[in-house]
Amino acid sequence: MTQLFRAAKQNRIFQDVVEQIQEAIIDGQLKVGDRLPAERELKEMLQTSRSTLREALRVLEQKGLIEIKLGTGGGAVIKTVTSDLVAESLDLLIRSNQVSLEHIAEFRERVEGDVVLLATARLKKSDIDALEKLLDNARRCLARGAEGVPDFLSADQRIHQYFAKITGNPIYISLFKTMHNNIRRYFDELLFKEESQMKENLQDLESVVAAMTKGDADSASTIARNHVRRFNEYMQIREREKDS
Amino acid sequence: MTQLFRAAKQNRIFQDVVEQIQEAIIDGQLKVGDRLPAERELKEMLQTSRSTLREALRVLEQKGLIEIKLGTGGGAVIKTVTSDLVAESLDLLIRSNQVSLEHIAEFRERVEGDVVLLATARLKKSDIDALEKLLDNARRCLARGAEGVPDFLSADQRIHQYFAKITGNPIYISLFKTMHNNIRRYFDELLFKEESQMKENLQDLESVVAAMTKGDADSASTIARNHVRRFNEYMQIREREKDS
DNA sequence: TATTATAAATGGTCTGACCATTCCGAAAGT
DNA sequence: ACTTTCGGAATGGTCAGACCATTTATAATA
Repeated sequence: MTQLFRAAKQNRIFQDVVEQIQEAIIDGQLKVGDRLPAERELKEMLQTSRSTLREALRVLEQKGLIEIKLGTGGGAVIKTVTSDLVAESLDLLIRSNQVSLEHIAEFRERVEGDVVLLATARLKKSDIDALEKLLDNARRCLARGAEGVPDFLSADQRIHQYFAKITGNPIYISLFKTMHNNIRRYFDELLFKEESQMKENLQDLESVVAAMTKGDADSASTIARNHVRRFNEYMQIREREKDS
Repeated sequence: MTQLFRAAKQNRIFQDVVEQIQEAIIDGQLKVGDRLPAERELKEMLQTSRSTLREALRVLEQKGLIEIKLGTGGGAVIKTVTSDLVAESLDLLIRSNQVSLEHIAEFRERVEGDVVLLATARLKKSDIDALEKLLDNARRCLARGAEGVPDFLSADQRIHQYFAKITGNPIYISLFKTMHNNIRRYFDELLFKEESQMKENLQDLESVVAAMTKGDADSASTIARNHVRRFNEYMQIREREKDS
């Protein structure tokens, strides 16, 4: 830790601090789980003030590079870089550009098919078990009737996101996270409460998982796409109803 | 996960400030180009200290929501949300080895096929003209031999991004933008310089555009996918060569 | 009229203090 | 011994006030 940091200088000092620490992380000098020195110590190393250092820490935290804990033995710990920030920034893009439901729908329909296709090829025994568990959970929510609706939707969402997880591709994982979060937002207004719709939804998912288990990627993909399309059409109908 | 619970860490005042301002932006109370009050004024409105407020501003700045200028008449100005942050976070993922070449490749291959399929269905006369112009440009770069390589790659990139533009779907548009920027940066060293490769590349694009013009969406999509796949395989070979 | 100096507004940095949370060990009780 | 309780120390979070650096507008000056 002695030679890690040099004195900070730049127009904006905190930016220089951010870059130094970020480089140290990317270069591997700081590894996941490592703890940065305490603020009062680190500010000495960087020959800067605590406020400036803290502004740098806020940026690094927002970038998802560190996590900060309180109390004795707390401090800034190097975090595993996840796709969360990609998801969050995509989310911001979607929300501020006012991407329409149709845009999300047409994108999701295609990408969902792609993901199921890939997932089927990479399905492991443990994945099948996990999916069955998730389906069971969804069934139980459904059995609870109207009261179980919010939980059913969460269960549904988890299943879709598990498809992405099976692919092992972080791009799909973060996309799904974002997409479903945004869909959920629409849901809050357009929420369907009809048990028949939910039942149909569950049956689709069961069919997809069944086809995946059989290794029938094409069927799984087609069912998934149709499932999403039907879902989207329903949402759009509800949206038009609401507008009128 | 993200949608179910939010960290109950409302202890942190600056986080609350971030949320307030972010909400105001997303809700449209603050529009692009609007200027936030000066720090010394804003801190009074929020009944907080300047340091806390500034930590919040650092976060908002990092999120790409505001831009800060110095001097009289300076301050925090609401920014148009762009895909820059998505690109930056993707870049972080890539550089920390969370996203591999294969991940990008397999995603791009599929999404490129989807986009060409959609674009063919929505192709207008003006788009055909624009594509022909872009192809002409690419041809001219190719004719210049080795010296024209960087320009050819830019032309290639523009053609791909034009496909996304034709779909009219901002999700595809921003996705292509960040994807191709990242690919470009990621493989700057590996990019092929052989004229034969470039010629093959151009021929692929010409075939895609030809099929699109004929309205043959399936052919266009298939050619596009194969084109991307071949490109990716070539890149992966080059990467292995470089490693050894 | 054009140039230059001055002042004011605003973000950037620094200092030093105090609060809030957490953890660990010492003291107290059993 | 063992457990419980409590206080102190480490650490992040917040605050107030000062001064510096940059930029722009305006007034003074050639």
